Amino acid sequence: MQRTDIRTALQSREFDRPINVRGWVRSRRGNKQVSFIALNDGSTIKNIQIVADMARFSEEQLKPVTTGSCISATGILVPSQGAGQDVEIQLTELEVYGTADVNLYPLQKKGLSMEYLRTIAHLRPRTNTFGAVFRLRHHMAMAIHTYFHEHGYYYFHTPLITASDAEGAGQMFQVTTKNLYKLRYDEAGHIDYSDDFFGKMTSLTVSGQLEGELGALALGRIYTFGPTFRAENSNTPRHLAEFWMIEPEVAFIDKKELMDIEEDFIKYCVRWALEHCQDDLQFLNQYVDKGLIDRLKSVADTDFVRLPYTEGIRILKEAKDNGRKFEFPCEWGDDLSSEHERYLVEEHFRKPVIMTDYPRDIKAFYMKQNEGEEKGRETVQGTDVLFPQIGEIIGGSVREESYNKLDREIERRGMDMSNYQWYLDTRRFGSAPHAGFGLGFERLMLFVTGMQNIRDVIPFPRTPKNAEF
RNA sequence: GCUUCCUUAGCUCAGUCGGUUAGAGCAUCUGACUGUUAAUCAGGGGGUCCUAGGUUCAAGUCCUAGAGGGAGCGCCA
Repeated sequence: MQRTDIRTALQSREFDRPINVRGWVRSRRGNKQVSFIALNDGSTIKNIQIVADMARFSEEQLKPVTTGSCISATGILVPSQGAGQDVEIQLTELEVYGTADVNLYPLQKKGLSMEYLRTIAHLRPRTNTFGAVFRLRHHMAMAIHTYFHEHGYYYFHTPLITASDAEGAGQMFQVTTKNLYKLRYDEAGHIDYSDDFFGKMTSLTVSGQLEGELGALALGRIYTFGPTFRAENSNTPRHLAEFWMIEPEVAFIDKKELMDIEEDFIKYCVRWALEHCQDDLQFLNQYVDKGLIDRLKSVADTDFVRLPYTEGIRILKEAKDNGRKFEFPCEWGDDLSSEHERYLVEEHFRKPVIMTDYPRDIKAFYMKQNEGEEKGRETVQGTDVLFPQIGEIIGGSVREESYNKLDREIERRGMDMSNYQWYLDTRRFGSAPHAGFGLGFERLMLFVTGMQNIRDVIPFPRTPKNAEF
């Protein structure tokens, strides 16, 4: 008999007909007369109740049906006699696909910590929480592709292996086929890569942005959506060594249009979750984060604050003058630390903030320079989106399109751009105003799920000292 | 990388000032129960107190080192 998804079965009202469902047993309880099996197949967070009349099934037959086992259950769909569910299946035929030894199966019906579940990441997708998180993860990916597709963007694939380093966006993982115990060195003591696979030093990408700009300056609007790698020794609930990033890049837009896109895009994703993932969000709202759904609704409906850096510094100083204590100083020119960002987002404005026009020296070389500023107070057109709890969810900027300004900035910073002639060529041939941003997919997931640790919104997290599974 | 906290039964955790045989809930096993909803009720079994040293008449408890994990900070998305 053909399998019906539990999600479909639960919505069906075609009573008194045979139906077959297959899935993993969450629990079995009952007495000598009747046994209740809660079955889940991942199609929805909800379980379907299978009722076994013990007049038809022996205790022996039901013995392998334990928490974690996998079964195929055929029976008659009927309205439920009990409270708690509308429909249930009266079991007529049972097949056990795989047993799960109750003394060894690590998942229990209650009380498992996120830290413990991380140590069994191969089994945690079978829990309610991670089922909900990973279904939401799929929906967020679909929302992202749909948003860009509907707005005329092309999905542009940038390389994962690269010889450039996107201007120090982070420490990089090297890629080599060389035997690391038998490296050749040149006269200066540097590793000789000439006989390595690519004939030069290569690494895993820390950003697809520079290549993304090449796409935007040909196709008009592009976005990337792929894995990104940072070899930083970051031990926080907001960092991964391998994470997914979305990087749209758009020709012919200015700073205001860029901010409009950033805000519109995030709201679209949040609304998508509210529309498509109600059951999972309700579960997370109940067991993980009581304020989740309210917060999602409020972000979907509120205008983000747009705050120039200089104004942000003024607000922070004012707070300090009024007695608010900060651990770190915040003079004009300093990079804001998390406590400053959190003050602005969580205490002062109490809503997402797009911070703009940062001091030139704390931002990347490619950001567009503002005109006519006092010496020592030069700013660039960055547009970072700061969220409560999560911090920087988007890092964006208008890109400097003037060849001369970009060239001078590279020289001023003493950067070696021999690997980036191709990038400068975009400014030499048919340069155009353009802008873009990078959104950390897992940080969006943190916000949308209410989970506390980024390691719990990706199936198999990679962090310092952990590449298990 | 820095700071700090944690590690006791399969899981979640308690364990007082260093003092008798290390406890609870859940899970598991046995029994009871005619429809349960994290079922309930009664009973049984279950321990390398993270590891290695040290202090002490006596260490789960104090000290040192190590391992693993969490949080805060830095770096960033």
